[in-house]
This record gives sequence, structure tokens and C-alpha cells, in this order.
Amino acid sequence: MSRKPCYWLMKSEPSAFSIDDLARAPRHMTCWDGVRNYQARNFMREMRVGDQVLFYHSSAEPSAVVGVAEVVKEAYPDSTAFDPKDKHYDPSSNPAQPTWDMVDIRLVRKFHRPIALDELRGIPGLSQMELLRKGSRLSVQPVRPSEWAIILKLAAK
DNA sequence: GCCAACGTTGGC
DNA sequence: GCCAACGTTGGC
Repeated sequence: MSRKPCYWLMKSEPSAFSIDDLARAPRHMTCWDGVRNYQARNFMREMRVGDQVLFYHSSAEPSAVVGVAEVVKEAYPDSTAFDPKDKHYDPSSNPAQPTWDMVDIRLVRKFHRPIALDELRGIPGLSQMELLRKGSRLSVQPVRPSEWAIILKLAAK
């Protein structure tokens, strides 16, 4: 059963992993490891191959939506949680019963210009957007089709 | 670097 | 089950 692609937004600090890092990666792909938030994990579990993702740079200058990626592999156990040497090691997770999942994404395109947070604020059609909610820290979040359309239109300017 | 907002942990 | 303490996120 296929369904219409859903839209998402994923945050990354460019100092850790930027859209240029994704562009340089083999086959423009990466696994999205290190998510340690249940809500974000649950959204990743809902992702299906072909779903579209806004790539967002957080703690950046400027913080901005910088491009589009797509889901190429659905949720599977995040093995970095099993590795005591990994920054995101979580002893509560183990291979028999993994707590944390990741997905694989592939770069679709980098925008010609970053769509900064500043620009997104104040656009009426985006007033409900999770990213713009005060105090929102969710690193993986759904995006409404209407929001997706507005942002892609901004990217084309 | 500051700090508000948030999620998680753990004592009770 | 409550909630204070703590660690983290992320804009500024």
C-alpha cells in the first residue's frame, strides 16, 4: 500500500552535520542517528520511503530551512545507542529491544538561498507551524502540505 | 554567553 | 503520582 508522501522537517546543527555534509556524502545519503526524544522518534517511525523532508539548520547564522531531502529507508534501530563510546550512547537501549530508531535520508536539493527563521515568522500561512512555536525544540516534526508549498515558493524567489 | 522552554529523572 | 532538580535545545 502506498500513500501520498508526507512532509517533515528535520533539524541539524550545521557545525555537527550540515546540508553541505549531506551533499558530500556518498550517494547524498545519511542515516539520521542520535535522536533521543520519544516524540521525534515516533515521527520517524511514521515516515515512509518517498516522504519529503525540509532540512533545517539550527543554532546557525542564520537559522534557516536550507533544502529538501527525502526518506530512502524507513525506521530501523539506531545502533549508536548501543555504543558506550558514542556521544548518544543510551544504556537503556539494547539490540534485543532497541529504544531508538533512525531513518535514512537523501538530499533532493539545496535551496539557492537559506529561508531564515526571521523570514518565516510573520507569514500568515505559517502561523501554526511547529518550528515557529515559542519554545519548540522538536528536532523531527511534521509539516502541513500548505506550509510545504509556501516554503518551496519562498525558496524559488 | 545567557537563559527560557522543555523533557527526563528520581526522591518522596 | 507529584514535583524539584537537572540537562539539553536553540534563539538571541
